[in-house]
Amino acid sequence: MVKARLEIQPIEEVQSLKSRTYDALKAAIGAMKIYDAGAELRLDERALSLQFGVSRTPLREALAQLEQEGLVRIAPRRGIYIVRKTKTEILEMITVWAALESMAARLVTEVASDAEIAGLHDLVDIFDNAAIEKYMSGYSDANIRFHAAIIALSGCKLIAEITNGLFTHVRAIRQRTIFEKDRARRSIVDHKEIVEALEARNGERAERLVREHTLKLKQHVEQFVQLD
Amino acid sequence: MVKARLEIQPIEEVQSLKSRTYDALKAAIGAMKIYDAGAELRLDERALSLQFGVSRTPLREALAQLEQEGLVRIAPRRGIYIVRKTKTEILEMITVWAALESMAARLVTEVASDAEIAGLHDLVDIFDNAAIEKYMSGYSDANIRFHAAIIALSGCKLIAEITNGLFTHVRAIRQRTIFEKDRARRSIVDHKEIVEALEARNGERAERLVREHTLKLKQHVEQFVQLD
DNA sequence: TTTCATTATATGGTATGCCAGAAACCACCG
DNA sequence: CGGTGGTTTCTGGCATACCATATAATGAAA
Repeated sequence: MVKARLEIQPIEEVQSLKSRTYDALKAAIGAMKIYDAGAELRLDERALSLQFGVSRTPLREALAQLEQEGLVRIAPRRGIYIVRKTKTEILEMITVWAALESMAARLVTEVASDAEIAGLHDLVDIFDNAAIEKYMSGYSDANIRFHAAIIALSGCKLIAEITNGLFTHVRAIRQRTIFEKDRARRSIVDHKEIVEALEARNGERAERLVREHTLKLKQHVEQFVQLD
Repeated sequence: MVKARLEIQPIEEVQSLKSRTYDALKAAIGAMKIYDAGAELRLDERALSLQFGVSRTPLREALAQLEQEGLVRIAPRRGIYIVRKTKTEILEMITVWAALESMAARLVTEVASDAEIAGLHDLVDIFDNAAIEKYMSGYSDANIRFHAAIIALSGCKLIAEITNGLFTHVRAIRQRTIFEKDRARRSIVDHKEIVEALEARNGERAERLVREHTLKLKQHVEQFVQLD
């Protein structure tokens, strides 16, 4: 006999105003086209306080957190500004990403189950052959999910945390670079090789492939993307 | 004729109470033996406010920053606690460190000058031969400076920033592990090999050596250090 | 004596007011 | 007309009071 039991558990878990304000601000900034010329990069504490309907205290805490994350810069008595990453900083983020994801790939070969690794196929096989152009609009997402999956399978929470922090910054750039047929197609080839190495439990090779794959992005940005 | 001119320029550049409080708190926590049994891990906002002589507002901002860094945990209406890292978390930190520093080593072979690389010798040669036991008390520092130097020479600010954040956590553990003759001695051998690879501009090898060197620490901690 | 409901206290969350400094504005002087 | 010094305004830093809730303390009932 099945024992009757209470189902409810999740609890409402209301977040603090601070964290909700933080999320709202982060989303708002993420939605802005901050790299367009003439974009308004200035934020105003009191105005935001009114717009969000919260007092300045939780707002300031949220802003302080965003500042530490590098999304905004608070200049005492001068204003709060959205940070535009320089090309150098973008390149550094990609470099760090390469280092962490390649390490994650190594870990995957050590700790992930065969089933988990097999699951990566789903993120790659969709874009077989000529299907790339057709689904190109969705490739950016699939691309991101593939990399996120590797990091998740590594089981290393810290790598996930750090790359997640970087992701907010990199996304805008990534979307700018992925829509070039050759990069997408070659990217898929790389992904397939990576999956093969993971399945073969070849840590060294998987690590190297992932690193080189991401360093290609770095090189591409270095050569072709104009930011400053 | 020499033109007479005003010499003063540095300006005082007083830091905000927030950042000074942050530094003071971080130093205070770092000085605590948080891994001793029975250590007081609880912090009190109002008490600290009195001790530091600042109001709760800048103190809270400093605490929020420390929380994001993972040094403390703020439980709403329950208290603020210094975080004791679990063994798993420590291992993850070392893993991330390995990934980042090995990437830094690769970068060093690409961007550092010969003179800069040669400067690493000073941090290694001091502990030649049997001098290890004699200066062992200072080896921990030299060890740390060696790794920091590689990261600095890589020129990647982001790697420096992230590892610096990890360092606070790892230091306590590192001090516990380094005082074992064999580890120190073998560590120095590794360091010399690393310097050689850097001088030879062998990026692949330098990267691999640094990674393996740090993963040795990981393995050591995994096997011999008891935390939980 | 134990248990449970009630009350008191402690603690972090939030709102708000004041302050110092920087920028913008303006009038005055050369 | 240009520049210089003063004044106003705006902005973030800081202090403080109040609030909601978790925990501890208390006491009454069983």
